[in-house]
This record gives sequence, C-alpha cells and structure tokens, in this order.
Amino acid sequence: MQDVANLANVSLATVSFTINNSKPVSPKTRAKVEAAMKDLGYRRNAVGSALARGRTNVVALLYPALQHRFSVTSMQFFTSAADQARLRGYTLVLWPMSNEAEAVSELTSSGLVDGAVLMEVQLDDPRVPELTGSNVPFALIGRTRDTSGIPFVDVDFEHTVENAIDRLTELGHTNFMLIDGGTGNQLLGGYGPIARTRTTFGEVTAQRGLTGVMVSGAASSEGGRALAREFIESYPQTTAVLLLNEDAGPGFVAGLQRGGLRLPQDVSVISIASSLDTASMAEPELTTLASPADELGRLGVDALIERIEQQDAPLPQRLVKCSFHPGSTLGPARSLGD
Amino acid sequence: MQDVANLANVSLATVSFTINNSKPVSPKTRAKVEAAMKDLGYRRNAVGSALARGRTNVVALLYPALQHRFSVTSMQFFTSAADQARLRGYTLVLWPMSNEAEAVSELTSSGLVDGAVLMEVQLDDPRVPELTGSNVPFALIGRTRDTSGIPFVDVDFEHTVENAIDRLTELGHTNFMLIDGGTGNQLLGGYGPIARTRTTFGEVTAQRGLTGVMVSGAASSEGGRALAREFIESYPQTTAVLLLNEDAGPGFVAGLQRGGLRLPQDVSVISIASSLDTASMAEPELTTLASPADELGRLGVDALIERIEQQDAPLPQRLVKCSFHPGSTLGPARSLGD
DNA sequence: CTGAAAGCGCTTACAG
DNA sequence: CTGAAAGCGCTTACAG
Repeated sequence: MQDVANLANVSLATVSFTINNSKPVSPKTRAKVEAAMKDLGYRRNAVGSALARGRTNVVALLYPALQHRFSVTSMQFFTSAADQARLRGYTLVLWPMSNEAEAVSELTSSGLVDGAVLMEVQLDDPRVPELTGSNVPFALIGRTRDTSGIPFVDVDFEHTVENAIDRLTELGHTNFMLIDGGTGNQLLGGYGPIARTRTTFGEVTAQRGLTGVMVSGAASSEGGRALAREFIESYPQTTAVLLLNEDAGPGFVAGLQRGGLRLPQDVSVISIASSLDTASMAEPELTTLASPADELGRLGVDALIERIEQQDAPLPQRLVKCSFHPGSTLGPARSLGD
Repeated sequence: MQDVANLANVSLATVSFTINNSKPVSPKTRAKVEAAMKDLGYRRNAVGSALARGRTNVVALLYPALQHRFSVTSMQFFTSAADQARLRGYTLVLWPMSNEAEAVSELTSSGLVDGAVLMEVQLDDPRVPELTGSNVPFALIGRTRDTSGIPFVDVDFEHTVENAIDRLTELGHTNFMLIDGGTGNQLLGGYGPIARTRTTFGEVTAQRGLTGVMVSGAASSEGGRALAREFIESYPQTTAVLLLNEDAGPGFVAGLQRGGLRLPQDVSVISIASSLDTASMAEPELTTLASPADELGRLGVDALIERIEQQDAPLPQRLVKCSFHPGSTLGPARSLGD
C-alpha cells in the first residue's frame, strides 16, 4: 500500500480513501492511485483491513459435525449460502460443531467471524443462548421453540403439512400416516422440523376426524425399505403417507412395490420438505412438496448480514412455503372393498 | 491481552509466550497467566495474531460456482475437508469460483487464506498455473494432465475401470458400455474423471478384444431414464454397463426395467466412483465401486497443510482406490440365445 | 480534497 | 526466564 502511495505521489491515507470511497477524492488523484494499483497489481490485504476496522467480512455456517449423512437439501444450504455471502462481499466459513458449548465460544471469541448462520436448529438449541450472550450476530435456518427476538428463516412446516393433507383429503383419503426420520435419541426429539410436523399432523388429523399414525425410520434407503415392510405388516388400512424423510423415499417406494402394493392405486405418498433430486430417484417419481433449500440458504445469509450491518433494522423472520411438484405417487383413495 | 498481563503481573510478551509455547515460561508464571486468562475469559484474537504472524490458519475449498447440482460425493468432500481442517487447527472457507481468473487472484492476493484445495479439477485447469504463479500453496482433489510438481489426491480411476471390467469379464461379459455424465460443452471435455475413465475404458476393451461403446447423459434421474431408453433402442447386444454418473443411476435402473429388461439377468450394471447412498436408492441396489470421498477430502486438506507447514516435505501425490460393494446388479452374461 | 499519526491485537527479535 | 519496543497492513479521527 505504501508502494502504491509512493508511485502515485500521494499518502497512504489517500490510497485507503480511494479504495474504500470513505472520503471524497478528486478525479485526477483517483486516477493516479488506480493506475498505480494496477501497475503494482495491488490488492488490499484482508487481514490488515479486518484488524483496523474490527470487521472481517467473514460469516460462519454452523452445522453439526459427525453427522455425515447430509441430504441433498443440506448441500443446497451450503452452496447457496456461500454464493450469497460472496455476492454481498462476505466469505463463508464452514464451522462443524461437535461439542456445542466449547465450539460456540471458540467461534465467538476468536474474532474471526462477524456472525453466524445456524443449521439444524433444535427447539431448545443450546447454541442460541450462547450466541445471544456473546453479542455475536446470528441467524437461524430453522426455528427455536420461542422465536421472540431471534432472526430466522424456516420452512413453513405447518402450512406444508396442512397442504399435503388437503390434497390427500380431496382425493378421498382418510387414513393417514406420517413418517419422519427421527431416531430415538433426545437430540432429534427436539429437532424443529420433526416436532413441528408431528404436532401439526396430530392437530389437523384430529380436527378433521381423520385417522393418523406417526412412525419413524432411519434416514436412508435401507430405512425406507424397513419402513415399507413395517407399513405392509402393520398398517393395511393406511392409504395416504406424508414422508418427512427425504433419504428414505426411494427405498420406501421400492419396498412397497416389492411387497405387492401399487402406487398410487393402493397407497399415495407425498414427500414433504425434501428435494426433487431425491424424489426423482424413486420409481415412480415421488410427488413432492419441495423444500425451498436454495432460498433458505440465501435468506439465512441475508438475514445475518442485515443484523451485522444494521442492528436497528426490523427483525428478519421469514417462513417460506414448499412448492408442489406432481410426480406420480398421488391418486384417489382406494375404495373400501379393494 | 493487556488485561491478562496486568492481572497476572507479567508483560504482554509473556502472555503471548505462554499461549503459544513459543518460549520457555516458568511453571509458576504459566499458572498465573492461565489463571488470569480463565478469570477474564480471554481468548486470543485470531485477526491480530494472523496479521503479526503472516498466517491466518484459514484454508479455502475452491469449487465451481453456479454448478448447483452437487452429488452426495461432493458433499462428502465439503464436510470431511472442513472436519479435518478443524482437527489440524485450521478453518475451512468455501470459495465458489465463477470467473476463474479473477476469483483466483482475488483469493491469493487477499491474504485471507494460507492455501487452497481445488475441487472439480480439469485436465488443463486454468486455476493451477494461476496459483503456481501466485506462490499460494494449494493441493488438488483430482489431477491435471501433467502432475509433475503438483500436490494432489485423486481416485485411481484407471484401476477402478480395470477392476470393474475384470469383474464383468469373469462373469462372461464381452459387450461393454461406459456411461458418463459429461455434457457436450468444452468444460467437461477436459474434466479429469471422465477423460481418464474413457481413455482407460477404450484401452482395456481394445487390448482384450472386448466390444466397448461410450455414451454420455445428463447427471440426473431424468438423464438416467433417457439413457435407459437409448440403451434399449440402440444397444441390444450390450450386457455390461460401467456407470460413471452417480445421479443417473437410480433412473437408469428404473428405466431399464420399465423397458422390460431384468437386472442382472439381462444387463449387469456397476456404478463406479460414486456413493453408496445413491446406489442404494436404486431398486435393485446398484453394485458399486464406491468413491473414497471422505478420505479424499481429508487427504486433500492434509496435503495442503503439509505444503503450508513444510515446503520441503516430499510432494504429496496419492491415488486412492474405490471399494467394492456387492449390491444386486451384477450377474453372469446372458448366453447368446437368450 | 489531502496528509501525518495513532491504533486495531497480536508476535518476535533483541536485550537483559 | 522475562520485558520493552517495533512492526504486521490497514483505517480513521484530526488537522490543514
């Protein structure tokens, strides 16, 4: 930078002013400085700048480490978040968290990042109070139980479940099943998407006098096949399935058919909050209420940057709806005699 | 940091020495300093440290932006690379590259990262000379055409193709097809995995007097279904398929069966350099030579950090083999009369 | 509109 | 083993 200043016959400060547009600079001075920068191939050092400004323009994406089964949907968060950050002049770092408390404080106290976007949010996520206390700006992709004062973007699970049930009800279905990807452990017990979906499913089926059962299975193709066997053995009356378990989808569909059921003549299945990529791997292709994953990644970063750049702006809290894609697994309920 | 020094009645320098073990510190002084740090909840600021040391302990993962269809395999690179970086005291940033030249120089001249790992490497990747010229350490996940002097980790595609052909030859197959995910554009024409696989496939089938055709299709379920239609219409003699197109796998298998072919009685399919997650979404499950994706992400970061920390160490260049997973799509060649 | 100087939070010769 | 001081590459009041 000093070299640039020398070559342009100006001071260090003036170079800084032209780079950052932080003070008015006369056109000729600006031209001289820019020529000098070009000649020397100069680019401002991000670390020096960060130290002086107290801002790094780096944001972190926090995701659970050791959970190495990432769906297509998570991948979309990663890349859309990184792209959007870049677009807005930030760099995205991946921050795997194994030990929640320690990792969060390591993050917040390092001074490396200006803020964090959290993925895989639990209803009572321990990271949230930790971050609130640390004064590091953050935003959630997902929601805690109590969202007051907390910036977030999330799928509108409540609407999604109702929408799916509506569509199936119109086709005459009255016997519903919700399949989720929860495992027995406590962690997933408090996982937002599953909890909200189950609650809404329970409420809506009860209100409307529908039969509704809930079942969980592993988030994998093998999990899906196992769920199909369970379905065939234990739930002969059920004709409509809401599937909140993206990765089990193709296996579930394959398993049902292997067990002699036809889709959608015998059973209708709708995959919710999941990706079309995975849905299309099933045969027949799954009818889907697709997760707006790209949009969530983008909006999550936007929400965070808003918090960083203008603390007084209105709190960003957005619910995004899933989009319907027909597929081939939705049909009229089979009549009682079938 | 000054606060810590005051509380412990030592100098700023001594605090730094104890934190970094950069100079011997007496046990009692160390104890005082550590107590003071704990009391104040002090953590060293990464930015100040980076500026003084000329090292940020941040490494970048460069991937092609705008390519929003990431397979499970890419996801594994992302997360295993981030985990390994963290394990070795580094932070991983995601660096989407749209305009190659500009983005690389933005990276190298920002001073933000100590080095970069490159994904989706082309045979003549323009990023490589750019990085070589910039003196920023880097390592490839993949390989350029000429690998002399370049640190990399990659799948041993040559071995993988031979292995797949061996297995099928033993089952009596003589009519082979290679399906890849290349699109017509130049970009993918020079994409390492496809180029190497095609070359090896051509050589091995020729050497052994086997019939071998090569076909490309879109990397999606729909692409797989289209490939199946093409297969049935145009290649009735072919009994053995090597599939280098992970995302087309389930659709291809479904399409073949929809067209009346049985797997593996009529056609054997082996998916290569792909993930088991996707393979298991096919029905029947695809026989697979699985990509060591986690290992590659980890080794890629290791290779980079070696270059950063000891420039004189032997050049890290590693080829990793795929692992065989049986699945249900490999069987004896149908006899001529079938 | 331009410049001299202090300071961001650390590290590291250098001296003791 | 410990400390005083310079310096890493910037930004930004402050003065002109």
